[in-house]
Amino acid sequence: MLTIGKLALNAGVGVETLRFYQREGLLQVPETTGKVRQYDGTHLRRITFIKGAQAAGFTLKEIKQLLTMDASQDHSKARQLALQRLTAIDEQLAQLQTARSALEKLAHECEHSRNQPCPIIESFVAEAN
Amino acid sequence: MLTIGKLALNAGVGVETLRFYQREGLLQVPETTGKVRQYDGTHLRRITFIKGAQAAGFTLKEIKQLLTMDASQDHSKARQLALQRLTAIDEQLAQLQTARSALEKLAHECEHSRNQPCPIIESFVAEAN
DNA sequence: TTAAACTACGTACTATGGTACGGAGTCAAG
DNA sequence: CTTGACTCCGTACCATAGTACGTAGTTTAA
Repeated sequence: MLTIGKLALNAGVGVETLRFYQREGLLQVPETTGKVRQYDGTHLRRITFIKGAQAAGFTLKEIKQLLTMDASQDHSKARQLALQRLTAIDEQLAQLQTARSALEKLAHECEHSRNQPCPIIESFVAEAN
Repeated sequence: MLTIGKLALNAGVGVETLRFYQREGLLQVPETTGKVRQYDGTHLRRITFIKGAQAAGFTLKEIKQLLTMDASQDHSKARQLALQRLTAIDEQLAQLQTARSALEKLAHECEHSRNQPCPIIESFVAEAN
């Protein structure tokens, strides 16, 4: 049994983050007989889940959906969300790779050019047309 | 010569976005004899620059720095920012690729498993430890 | 038992990149 | 010369993911 502070410490997040998750309906608020809430492994696992899903690029909104799917054993919806995320990741990857090679080329050009207009600055104008 | 509405149309952004850029000091506010501001190609080029730099992953704050570098012909600072951005992009790429392959594996597993706990949901808990 | 540390709760604020709105002024066409 | 579209300006609001703060109550260790 843990207090919110210990739970936060164990999960590696801040107390305020947990309160925020509770407000957002992502983390269960335990029933308490006294006044200070007691948390256990299920809460810790849930936070771990949230962090894992976040690392995979899911938003908190999507994570909330995943959590309800978990409860309802809904594999197909979870798979659908995962595939959606995959598509989004692929788009992001492509975009980043384009930006990356453009920037790399520019940094190199900038280094080997002593002519006045900086190619990095110049390029953004050119490439957007 | 363009009014803000025409400028926005030409640049493919909203009027409110341009006002926002003006407030943030990213877009020059032209001197006006009358009351309605007149914009020209320099403004359009600046917006194009902002969009190009954004596409390369720069934040508006960094773009503001790039703009002052442009004015001061400061190649080395621009190159430094570009290299910083490159490093950040590489980190992001690595992270995304990790997430991507994990998700792909999971989506596949989920499809070929009829056992109760959904592997997608399960995994986030497991992998974060 | 009492002070320090922690918890509960509500509200406000942060950053990022805009979007929306209301009122007043201006401009161009009919 | 008036109507409608557009502009100017300030302020407020949106989502996202928290962070901070103040007040009051509780718990724990000396």
